[in-house]
Amino acid sequence: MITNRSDYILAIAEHGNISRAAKTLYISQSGLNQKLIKLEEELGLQLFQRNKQHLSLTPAGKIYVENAKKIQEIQKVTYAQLGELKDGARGDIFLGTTQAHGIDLFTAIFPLFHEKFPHINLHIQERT
Amino acid sequence: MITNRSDYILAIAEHGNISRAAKTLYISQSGLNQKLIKLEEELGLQLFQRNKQHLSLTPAGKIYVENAKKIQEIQKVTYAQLGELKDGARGDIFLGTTQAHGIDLFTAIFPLFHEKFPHINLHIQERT
DNA sequence: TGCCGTTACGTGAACCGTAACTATC
DNA sequence: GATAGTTACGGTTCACGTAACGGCA
Repeated sequence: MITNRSDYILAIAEHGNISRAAKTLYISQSGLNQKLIKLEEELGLQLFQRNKQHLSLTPAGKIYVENAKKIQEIQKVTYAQLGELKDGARGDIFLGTTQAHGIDLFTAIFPLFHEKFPHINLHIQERT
Repeated sequence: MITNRSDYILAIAEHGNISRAAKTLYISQSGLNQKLIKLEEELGLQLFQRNKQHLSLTPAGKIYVENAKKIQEIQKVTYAQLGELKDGARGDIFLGTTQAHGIDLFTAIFPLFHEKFPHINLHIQERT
């Protein structure tokens, strides 16, 4: 799972609590806090209102979270698409040729093929 | 302008050339190249086909670029929204009060106010 | 030779953890 | 005292630039 900045903020927003969010992300609460502060500084806007009991989203925070969710969704779809593509480039392919020089062709192309699709095993089967 | 990984890849795709893309991004071609290679390693997929003359998108690259554009658009909108919000918290506010102790109220609240909205200048005008 | 991608290498910055401080319950 | 956020400090990792190399017009 690839986590990025948006995920951290979404986790905080979800829990309304840096400490608990940090636990779910398997990072220190200090580190997560630093991330939040740094992002707010970069944006020049507070994303969370620090209350006594918990953190609540500011208007800016709501905008950020709303869009972060959209981005997260797109990323999810993207990785799914790429994952399929990667799995597709994995497996075995059996080739049959009736011509003797088919093997020559194969041996000429194989290095290039293997370079591009290292996870596909090509099997040549000559039939006389 | 905040640039992220997606922007780098989009620039390469646009120019079909790392060197030129690097110039438009004001970074070294070496650094941009390193970014691309690292991303491809993380994904486990090549995004660009290295041809003699130029770089062209692989199927995986096309998927990535397509989604990167969507994300870029969302980010653009997000920053625009946040920018408006930030500008809204900037300017001058003139307050008038007819009661003498209005000033006391003001002086009590002002520090908190200024902490949250440092870019708004509050002007108090007492009328007798 | 010039332009391209790639790699080696070093340095400055960024990340992020532990620990300590403060405030609230 | 328990739990919260914040800050200090430090070590490690990472980013990214310069320089050098190899392939191709």
